Amino acid sequence: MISVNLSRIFGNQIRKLREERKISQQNLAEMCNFEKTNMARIEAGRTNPTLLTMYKISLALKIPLSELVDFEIKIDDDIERLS
Amino acid sequence: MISVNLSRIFGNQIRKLREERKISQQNLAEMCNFEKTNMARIEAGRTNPTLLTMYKISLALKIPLSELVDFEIKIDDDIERLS
DNA sequence: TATTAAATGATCATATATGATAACCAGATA
DNA sequence: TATCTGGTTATCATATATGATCATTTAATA
Repeated sequence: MISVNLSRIFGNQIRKLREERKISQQNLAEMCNFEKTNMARIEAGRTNPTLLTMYKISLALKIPLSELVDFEIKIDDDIERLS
Repeated sequence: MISVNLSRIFGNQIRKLREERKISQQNLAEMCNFEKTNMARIEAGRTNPTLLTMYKISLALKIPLSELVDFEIKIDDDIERLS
């Protein structure tokens, strides 16, 4: 079993940062050199992205990777769902 | 082509934090609920870990995920190697 | 010497991330 | 109506992360 909510929280973080910059999924995907469908999957939390994918997004958003993953994870959200 | 050095930098970060805590690869792997061989691969930078894997390690090391990925990435190290 | 622990590496199977393509939906606008 | 943009989902192929097991190496120690 995978942690659906962790991916979802991460996806929400990407979406928030992307919308703040007023760019489309498609634009962000292009900046990252991957498919817009992949970006949709990531934002929807339907995939468990790799370090490289996260790093590409941080470059596109012009923030450090540490900021990209700087979000709160509540116990109820996630802990018990780890495989 | 994958970013070998990004994974290696991440692996070095894990190793540094693990050794500071004076725990073995095996111990850390057990705390993360995965195989010690997987931990060896991660520390050696021979794999491109997923968000969930990184999150499990951050829980085991008792630090936020954002701290786990708080390392410097130099241009020469990595940028031009992105696929 | 033997023995133990820690780290590493090889290999195979399985699960899944991503690439790639296609289709669809909603909203805006001509 | 048609057309465009942005977002979403489905599907398939390929690459690879991880699980699992086994073996090897190195260092420490008896």
